[in-house]
This record gives sequence, structure tokens and C-alpha cells, in this order.
Amino acid sequence: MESRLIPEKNDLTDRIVGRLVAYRRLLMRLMSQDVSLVSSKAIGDWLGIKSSQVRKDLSYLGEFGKRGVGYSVPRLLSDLSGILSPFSPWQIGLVGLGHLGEALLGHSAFFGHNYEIVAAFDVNLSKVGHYFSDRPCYDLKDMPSKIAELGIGILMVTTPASVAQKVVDLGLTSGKIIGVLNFSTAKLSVPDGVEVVDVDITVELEKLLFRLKLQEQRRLFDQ
Amino acid sequence: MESRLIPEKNDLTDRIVGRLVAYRRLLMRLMSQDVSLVSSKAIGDWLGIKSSQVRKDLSYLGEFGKRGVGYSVPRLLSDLSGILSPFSPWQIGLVGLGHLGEALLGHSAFFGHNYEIVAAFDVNLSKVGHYFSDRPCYDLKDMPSKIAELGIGILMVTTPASVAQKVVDLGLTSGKIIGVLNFSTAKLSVPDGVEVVDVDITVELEKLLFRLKLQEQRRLFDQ
DNA sequence: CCATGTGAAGCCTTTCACAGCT
DNA sequence: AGCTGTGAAAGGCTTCACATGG
Repeated sequence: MESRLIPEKNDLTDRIVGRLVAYRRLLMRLMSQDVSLVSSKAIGDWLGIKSSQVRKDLSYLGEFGKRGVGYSVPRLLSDLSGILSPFSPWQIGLVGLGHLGEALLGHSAFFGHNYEIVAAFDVNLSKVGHYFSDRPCYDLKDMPSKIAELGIGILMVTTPASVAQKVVDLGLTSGKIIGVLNFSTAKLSVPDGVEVVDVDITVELEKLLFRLKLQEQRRLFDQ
Repeated sequence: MESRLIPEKNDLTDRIVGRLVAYRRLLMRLMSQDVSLVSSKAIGDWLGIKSSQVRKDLSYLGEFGKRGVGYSVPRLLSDLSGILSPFSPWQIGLVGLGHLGEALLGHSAFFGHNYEIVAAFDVNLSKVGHYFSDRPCYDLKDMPSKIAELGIGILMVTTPASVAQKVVDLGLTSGKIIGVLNFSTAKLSVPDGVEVVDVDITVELEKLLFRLKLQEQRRLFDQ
């Protein structure tokens, strides 16, 4: 859990970080099963990637393995956590308390880690003032002041696409927002220094459907 | 809407398909605003990518643009739809009616397109027999027979990771499942010929958090 | 003998730059 | 003159293969 500097270069790409998160998740499971040693091959097999990929990824962080032996599970876990954990916990605000918003509030990953959803915002006054999965819902109008009050630095946007830019602009007026996790299909524009990550469920589904269409076509015509 | 063959080669990668879906979404909006002509530059600016990327992507589908002019919105939209739409509609079954499952049932994208969630499955008997966003919830036990009965070919898995593999295995016994959209953090193993796409919300959040950590570090030490 | 760490190779994706059509 | 379509260059990512050390 000790938080340390990110080693050497800033050359840890999004892609690599995504895998590091998966490694950490696996290591936590192995840890709880009292496995103390693991090889890059074993990690790769669990996650469906090549062992060389695992070794390359881990080598960016330093030399954590023992040749001929493998990696110490507790050691590697604590090193990964050090890299991935923030310097101090993040407070997250969720904007748009529809079905998806409620689902994310109920998601166990967003309770009490190094990041936490601390409040929700909505325009629907029947929701304002009530609690959802133990988090208060405030009026969207009060968002800028509540962001400052609660130390929120990140917004999760689960509004319809048509209002996503508007709520983000409102949040940005607080001057405290540095990151946005965007679940809407809108392409957000934000000032330099604010990071946006898009999570587009329907695009993922359509990629799957297209792969299935290709399969079907192959079955019908090729071979 | 006319469904046609995927042109030339199967070299449309997941990545390209993801962008094609975004282009189609933008074109639908332009269409509704009676815009009839669009350039690769305009598309790129809307979506935050380079015009050369847009042209390269579209060139895989054929020569749809007019040099010196741009692309016809209705023409390009219908061509993209032809590529992306399935030969016949897909029926989707949702497994695991927790918060996320309910959110996805409520998601407008999963009503009445070329793909549609037609039923949900859960072990919780207080949900079985009831309707959620107009879709029936059946007992998980009955999943294999309902899959056959309803023509389901795709599963959306929104169960806890600990049971995800089990419910997929159960679904596969029907012999009808060819694709899985996996929202759990479990790594699923499936037979050849079954496609899996993982959607991992917490990994996306952690990628954002890591980018923010790097920024913070840069602010503190560099420059 | 086993598994890591890593330069180099191979593969894939994006961007450039310009010929070609309107 | 404007914008597409596209080889070629540049840039990234993954895999190989082997030297290195336990």
C-alpha cells in the first residue's frame, strides 16, 4: 500500500496500466489463497496473455522476479499497489442518477478503496435529498459548491449524451475537476490538464456483433 | 439498412470497427439535422481523431467520398449501416439481474435495434417471474431451454465474477450461444467459435486514476 | 535446469504527404 | 482550389529467442 514514485520513465501506457491492474487483481486472489510464488507463465495463462508480455510489463517497474524461481506474490502485489495507488485518495462525484448511475453506486469496487464515490448529483427533485447505496444525492445546481466542500476531483458522467457536456462544464466551474470518466456517448471537450476516459458499452457490444457477423459470413461462403 | 457483405477482406479490426460505429452515430445525428455533406476533417474534429484516420478507415469499405467535395451523409450512413448491421437480428439474454443488469435493461440502446435484450436470468426467486424494463426474468435453471425457445445467441454477463464462468457454462450447454459480452472481472474460458468481449469498468477507472497520478507527479517534480 | 529480463524482430496502427478527381 | 484515396514512413505494441542468474 505504500505509495511511491512511478519508476524510471512515464512510458507506462494506458494499455500497460490496464494489464497491471489485472495482474494486481489476480495477485490479490492468489494472496487470499496463500499462494506465495507465481511465474509469468502462470499469470499469463490465467489472464489469457503470453508470458513474455507479462515479463515485459513487469520489467518496466524494476526487477521483481527471481530467475529460475518466479515472482513473490506478496512482494509483487505490494510493488504493483505502490505504483497504481494514488498519492492520496480520490473523491468521485457521480452525475446522473439513472439506472446506470445507480448501478455504479451499488458497484462494490467504488466503496472504500483509494477512490470512492462520495456523492451523486441529479436534476430530478424526487431523488435529491435521498441516499442511494449510502451516498447522498444533491441537486445538480449545487454541484460546484459540493465539489469544493467534499474534495471531489473526478466526475463519473452517467447522464444522457444530450446534457453530458453541460454537466461537465458546470462541474468544471468549480476549478477542482481534473478527471472525467464518461459513460455517455457524447464526445466531451475539456480544457488542457483535464483527463477524460470514455467507456462506451454499446461500442463494445457492436464490436462483438461485428465479429459474429464475420464468423457467420465465413461459415456461409468460405471453406 | 440493407444488409450486405463485408467488402474485400476481413481486415476490419476491432479497433477500426469501433470507430466505424462512432462514425455511424455521428452521421445519424447529422442526418437528423439535415446536413447532407460532410468532410473527413469535420468528422475527425467531432470525434477527436485525425482526418487521415477517418479517410483510411472509410477507404477499407470502398470509395464513398467525392474528391474536392466530401462524403454524402445519407449515402455514407446507409453504407456503414450495411456493413455493421447483422444479417438478421440478434437476441440477447442478460444473466445476473443486479444493479448493473437492471441498468443495462433500462439502456435505450438495447431496445428494438438489430440487437435486443429479450430476457433476463437470475437465481433470486423474488425477481423471477417479474418484468424489468419490459423484459421477463426467468429462473437461471431454465436458461438453456429459454435460450433455445427465444432464439438467444448472445449472453450479457452481469453476475459477480465468482459465478460468471458457471453461468456461461450453463448457457453454453444449449449449444446456441456464439458470443458473450462479459461485464464481470472474471476471465472466461469458452470453446473455439465462441467470441468473448470483456467490458471492465474498474480497469477503465484505474487507467484514468493512473494518468491523474502521473500528472500530479509531473506537477510536483518535473518542470 | 528453470524462469526472468531484454534487445531485436515482427506485426499492427497511425500519420504523412501527395497524386488524382471534381 | 478543395478534399479524397493511398502508398510509404513513422510510431507502438507484442512476440521471439537467448543470455543471465538462481
